[in-house]
Parts: sequence; C-alpha cells; structure tokens
Amino acid sequence: MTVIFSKKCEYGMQAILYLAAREKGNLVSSDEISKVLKIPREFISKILQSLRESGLIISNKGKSGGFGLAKDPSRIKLIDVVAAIDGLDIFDSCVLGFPECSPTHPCPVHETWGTLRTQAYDMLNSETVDKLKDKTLNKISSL
Amino acid sequence: MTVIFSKKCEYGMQAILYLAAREKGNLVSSDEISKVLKIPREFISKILQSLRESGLIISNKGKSGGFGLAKDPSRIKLIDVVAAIDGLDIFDSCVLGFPECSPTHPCPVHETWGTLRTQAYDMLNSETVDKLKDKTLNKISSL
DNA sequence: TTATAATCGGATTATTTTATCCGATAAAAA
DNA sequence: TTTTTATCGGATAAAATAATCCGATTATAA
Ligand code: SF4
Ligand code: SF4
Repeated sequence: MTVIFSKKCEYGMQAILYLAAREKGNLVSSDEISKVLKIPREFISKILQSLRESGLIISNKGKSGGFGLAKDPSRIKLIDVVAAIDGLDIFDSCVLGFPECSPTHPCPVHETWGTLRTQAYDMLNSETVDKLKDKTLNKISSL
Repeated sequence: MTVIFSKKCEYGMQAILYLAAREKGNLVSSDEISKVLKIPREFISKILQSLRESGLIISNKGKSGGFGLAKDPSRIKLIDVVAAIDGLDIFDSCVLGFPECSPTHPCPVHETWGTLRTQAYDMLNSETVDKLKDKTLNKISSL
C-alpha cells in the first residue's frame, strides 16, 4: 500500500538513503540493496537503472561493480528522487481529485491542503541525505 | 493522477459533497452526478452502490429514483467516505514505504510525517459536509 | 586468458486499479 | 396495464503499475 508516492519512488528513496548511509568508496551491488531493503531484486535493479539515467547515481558493470551516489550526499535530497521518478506534479494537485487548483475556485479544503502540500514538499527538500544517515541505519536495522 | 486517495475515493468524496450541497428532498440520479462532476457514468454508479452498502447514502430504483444522503449532512464528514472506500490505513503508513512505523525505529522523516498525517486526518475529520456547501458549489461551477 | 560476477536493457508477465457493458429489477407516470 | 426511467449487480475490458525473465555486455580477478 502506497501513501503518496509510487512503489518505484518509495524504493528509490530507500535505496538512495542506503547508498548515502553506507558511504565508503566502493560500490554497492543491486543484490545487496535488494537483500538489505527487502525489495525484489529485479525491481530495484530497474529503479536503480532509471536513477542512473537521471544522473543521481552512477554504476559500474563487472566484478566488484555496483551502484553509488553520483555526487556527495551533502548535495542530494529526497525530493530529487521524487522529481526523478514520480515527478513533482502531486505538489500542485488536488487531494479531492478536482482537475485543477485555482484560488478563485478553491475546493472545500483549499487552505489546509495547500499548507500540507507545502509542508510535505519542505520535508523532502529541507535536509540532504547525509544528515539522515543515523536514522536510516537505525530504520534499516529493524527490517 | 491521484495524490493520496484512489480515484474511487476521490470521486466518492466529490459525490458526497455534491449530494450535501444540493437541496434536500428529492433524489439525485447517477446520471446527473456523472454530468455535473464529469465522472464516467458507470464508474460513479458503482461507487455510489458501494457507498450505499456502507450506509452513507440511500437509493431508490425506478422513475424519479436516485441517490441521497442517508443522514443529515451535519452528521457526515469526508473522513467517513475515506473510511468506507480506501480505509484509514494510510494514516498509519510510511511515506517512504517502510513496512511499519515504530517509534523505536523511526524513519528519517518520522516526526514531520507523523505530524502531517495527523493534520491530513484532522482536515477530513474536523468539518461536516454541510459546512462545505458554499465552497463545493463554487468549485463545481468551475468544472 | 579464462572464469566469475556484476549491470544493461528489452520483452514479458502479474496484479491492481480504473472503467464499461448489459440484462435484470423496480418504481412511478402515462 | 404499459411504458418509461431509474438502480442493481455480475461480468468483462482497458490501462496503469509492479514485478520478473533472460540473454548480452562489461569489468575484475584468478
Ligand atoms: S487546494 Fe483544494 S482545489 Fe486546490 S488542489 Fe487542493 S484540494 Fe484541490
Ligand atoms: S514516521 Fe517514518 S517510519 Fe513511520 S511511517 Fe512515517 S515515514 Fe515511515
């Protein structure tokens, strides 16, 4: 069950958090990511490929190959993953499903939802993934 | 594109808002609801059937039949529709897709998301649909 | 050089969600 | 009583999302 983002996007965020938490110079195989995060191997593999195309991560083929962040974790935020996979449309979209959000024709929950949308965006945009390392490791340890 | 709730749930909320906003007395046909809200006729029809099974609305077959609220709009909230269609699980669920939310193993956005979840719930639980009548009519006029 | 271990990438399958079709049924009006 | 206009409800279709398969490619290490 998904709350806001697609499974692809959820898994993508988890993987980025893991790559950031695992620091080190060497790369992480999709197999390891799959096992640690309990995500189907072939599925996370495809997601990692698409994040690579988006330039968020890099990869090497061959023995001792794998995936790694494309830049320093202090320069990556969770919102970057959302932008790359699901896109940012939901942060302009209507929680009641009305086709568009116009201030002159606000829906019944206009003000409240507008604020919540912004807060959700800020939540993913305010901290870089390096800051989330400890919590990530703690969370992963319980999977 | 949906933000949090399924299309069924979004359409269901819209339909309940419309039934509440439309004057009482006579019933509203699924055809009218479909046209006003621009929802596929057969689809909203099915959704209305399920809301009827849930006891939120009533219906009459035959000529001059249709759907109406099962109780006074001052006793119905949007959260009732969510509970009937999508269920309330999302309000306990993880925005990053981790399998469970435990305070001892909080995810990297634990506090923020916990607060947002609660606010989203409150948004749908705080006002009864009769209070939303004016805004509903205004919104619908722009569809 | 050869065996091994990893990603790549295109095709395919499975599942869930969204939407539609249509015959049966019921009630009101003609 | 007959016709008209609704919902009911079960089956099905279409679309989107989630997951998998597998051969090809590439890099490392023995
Ligand atoms: S503010 Fe209201 S109209 Fe605008 S997108 Fe949100 S719920 Fe819809
Ligand atoms: S608080 Fe954190 S761990 Fe708990 S459900 Fe929300 S995102 Fe997941």
